[in-house]
Amino acid sequence: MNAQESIINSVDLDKKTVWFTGLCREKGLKVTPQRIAIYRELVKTNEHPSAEMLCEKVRQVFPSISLDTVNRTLLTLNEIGAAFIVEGSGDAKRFDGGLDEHQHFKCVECKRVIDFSHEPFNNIEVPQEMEEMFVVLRKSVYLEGICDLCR
Amino acid sequence: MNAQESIINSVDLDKKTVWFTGLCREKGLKVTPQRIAIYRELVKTNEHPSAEMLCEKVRQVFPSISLDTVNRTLLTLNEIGAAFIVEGSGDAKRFDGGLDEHQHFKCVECKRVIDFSHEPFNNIEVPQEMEEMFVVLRKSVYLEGICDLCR
DNA sequence: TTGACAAATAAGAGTTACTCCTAAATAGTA
DNA sequence: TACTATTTAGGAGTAACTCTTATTTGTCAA
Ligand SMILES: [Mn+2]
Ligand SMILES: [Mn+2]
Ligand SMILES: [Zn+2]
Ligand SMILES: [Zn+2]
Repeated sequence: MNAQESIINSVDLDKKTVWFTGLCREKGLKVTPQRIAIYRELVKTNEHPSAEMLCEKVRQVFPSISLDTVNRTLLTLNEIGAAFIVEGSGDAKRFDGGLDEHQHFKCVECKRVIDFSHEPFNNIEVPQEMEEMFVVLRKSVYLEGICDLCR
Repeated sequence: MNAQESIINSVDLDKKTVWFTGLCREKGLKVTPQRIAIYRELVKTNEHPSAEMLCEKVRQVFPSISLDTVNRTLLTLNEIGAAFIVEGSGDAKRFDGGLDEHQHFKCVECKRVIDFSHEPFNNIEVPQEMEEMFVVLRKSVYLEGICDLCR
């Protein structure tokens, strides 16, 4: 099995789809076939696709979908907590449907985003004065450099 | 003194300018008045300007400079290590001329980037298997949320 | 000091990645 | 089954770069 595809089996995919459907209803959002298709393609991959990349994949199962719908839907997924925008410095937004605590390495050459998980980086403690002054919604450890394929 | 301006005195600014001039020569880059002007405006501020924001400021002292030159120069500063692109998720690139170890909080509402420094976040240790597989050029802890002014 | 010339710049065109607009379609509901 | 607020497709519009080309300039060698 190629590490870049099918990282989830169809049973887990269906479970996640049911969970997502419930989340949509909970948030008062309509459960449209486009939303389901975009969500399913996003959680199926670990390559942190851009809206454009994901649009191409979704079109294989939903040929008439528009890029605008993909963009809008991805922002919605981010807002309701079904996905998030990967941190980085520049370039097109990249999305992630993996909600388990993990970190990212981004190659500055090929722009590939690679998952890793390092226990000390999970749930890092934010200084109290920051928590008092701001609402901290997200905290992350982020690495950047040259990947194995590029160096 | 407003925390958003003049965070550096003219003696330190001149020191940094001399250092930058030397770095340019070391890297075989010409020392042009445009480069100096852009570098000086960047290190003078702690507001992490975008290319557009910085271009407006530089035009106050160098009215004929083009936005393209500002963009190109900022990428050059990033390459030679005189500045870097702030991490974040989306929107226009933001630049930072402060090379002391510190971290960023970005407000998802107003897009303000705020510096902070938390000792345990300085020089975090990257897992050995990451260092073996990739060239890690940069590591950072990044927070996102709602700032004091927006909440 | 003075050329020679590679590097850098200004201005404007071109491209990418969104973001907005509007008419048509549809999921939820009564 | 009918209603209606949401959502969608498709196209236009915009922001943030990125490229092209003619011109200028910093550096270095004579
Ligand atoms: Mn991930
Ligand atoms: Mn900073
Ligand atoms: Zn790479
Ligand atoms: Zn704010």
